[in-house]
Amino acid sequence: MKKPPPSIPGCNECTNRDNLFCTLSSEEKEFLSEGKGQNFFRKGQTIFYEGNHPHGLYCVYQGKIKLYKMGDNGKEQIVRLVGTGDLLGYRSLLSNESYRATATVLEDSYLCLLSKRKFTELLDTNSKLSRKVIEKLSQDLRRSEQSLIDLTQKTVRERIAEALLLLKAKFGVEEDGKTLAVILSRREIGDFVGISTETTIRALSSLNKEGLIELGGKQIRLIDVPQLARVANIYD
Amino acid sequence: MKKPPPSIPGCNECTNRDNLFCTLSSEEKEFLSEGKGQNFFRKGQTIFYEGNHPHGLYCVYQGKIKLYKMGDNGKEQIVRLVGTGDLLGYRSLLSNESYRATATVLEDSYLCLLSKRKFTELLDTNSKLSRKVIEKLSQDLRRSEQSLIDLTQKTVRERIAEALLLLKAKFGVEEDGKTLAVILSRREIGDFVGISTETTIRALSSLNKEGLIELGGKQIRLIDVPQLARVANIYD
DNA sequence: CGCTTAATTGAACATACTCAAAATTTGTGG
DNA sequence: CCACAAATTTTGAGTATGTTCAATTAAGCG
Repeated sequence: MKKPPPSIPGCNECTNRDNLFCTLSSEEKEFLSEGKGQNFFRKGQTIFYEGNHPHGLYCVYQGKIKLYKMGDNGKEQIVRLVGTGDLLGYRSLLSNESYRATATVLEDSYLCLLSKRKFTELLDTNSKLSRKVIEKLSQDLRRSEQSLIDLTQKTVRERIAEALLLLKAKFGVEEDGKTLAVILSRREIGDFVGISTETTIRALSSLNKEGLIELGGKQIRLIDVPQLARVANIYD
Repeated sequence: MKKPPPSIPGCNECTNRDNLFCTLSSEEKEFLSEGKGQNFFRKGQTIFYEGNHPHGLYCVYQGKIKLYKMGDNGKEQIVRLVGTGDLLGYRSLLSNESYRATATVLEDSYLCLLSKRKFTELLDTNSKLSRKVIEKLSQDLRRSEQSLIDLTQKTVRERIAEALLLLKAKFGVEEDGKTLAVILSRREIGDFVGISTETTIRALSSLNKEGLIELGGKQIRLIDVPQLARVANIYD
């Protein structure tokens, strides 16, 4: 067991920037903040399952989460990774559907649960907010369509290299500037790029042998980022 | 050469329903309609290319269009199919980016080009419209994420069966109730499901031999839809 | 420290791709 | 309407890439 949950501040005091809510006025933030739920999840816990209905909108105060779908054969496909400051569950909420993916916590996380009613109310009255939402969805859509190409047309090696760079961009690195700041199992990395665990391992150890990365347990250090980028993009 | 382009009516007289604009008032439709461009494209012509900047929002008065991305190896991946009544190019417009896909016409099509300024203006003033846009993007995103799973986890056979059903749902069938109302080349079908042309052909002729479909030139007749659905979903 | 889970390796196998060649279809102009 | 050229479809054979399954080693946890 680790540190106890800290208390999460109100939305007005929240230090996470750059999210949808940064354009809200103090009053609006107050309004949204009021009565919000605060949740602590330990690594491995599931926030919601595919098929559940959204109660509200999750906002990640701090943490890392994977959002994945189950294939018919039981294999998982990670469709999005979610980090500090990100929102979670907005797609289903906005289209009034049940969740189409499962959200599981990658490391201990603190989430706020904002009221669905309040959020949609704000959406109706604040055109800047809805504008932001539209932009966010558009970006997600672009990314998803890009993944679509990557998954069908790139080799395992390319996809793994790309995934490592994506993980760096998304979650950053430790103080050494090289070690990825997320811990994913080999299976999870495979689920992310759509390949089997064994193939993932082989691709990683090949990059390791070539000196582009270093593996130490579950830690992955990106040694030669430019070369990784080249591997990720270019065909043999 | 075929029929000459008919004149396209104003948005108020447009018979296409169910699109984003169905909630607009007559005045708003008038506003949007005013000064819109009207374009006719022949089969094979390209409406815009990946990298171009959106001038406005395309609305398909009548026609069929494929939206595809180019992989690094030059292979295409169809990311969306667009038909009568659908909008085209909204994702890029809404996120203020250049087009991330190329739009090419599958059969002679009539498109309206709505002013970007007018559209965004309406978006800011009409919360019902932005709500609709949000729902549409959410649905697109869900579909895209589903494709992601399908492409990585389903076999060629399953994907082909699914694609045929998708094509039926999207573009419908001829009067016989069986013949798909779109003509796609084998390569295009492959580009849609992310497999090579040859493999596409083999999968189709296998379904043909089993009596689930009938092939006649580029025409495809769906004979046993329930069985196709079973093929599309279930693993061996 | 012992146990459970995850990572790794090897080998056989399957699926889909590539390349080349043949057959068909489609488009065009007379 | 026909003939020809071009494009597309189809087929076969060999190959590559990644999967699966089983066995081994290493790591994480109480």
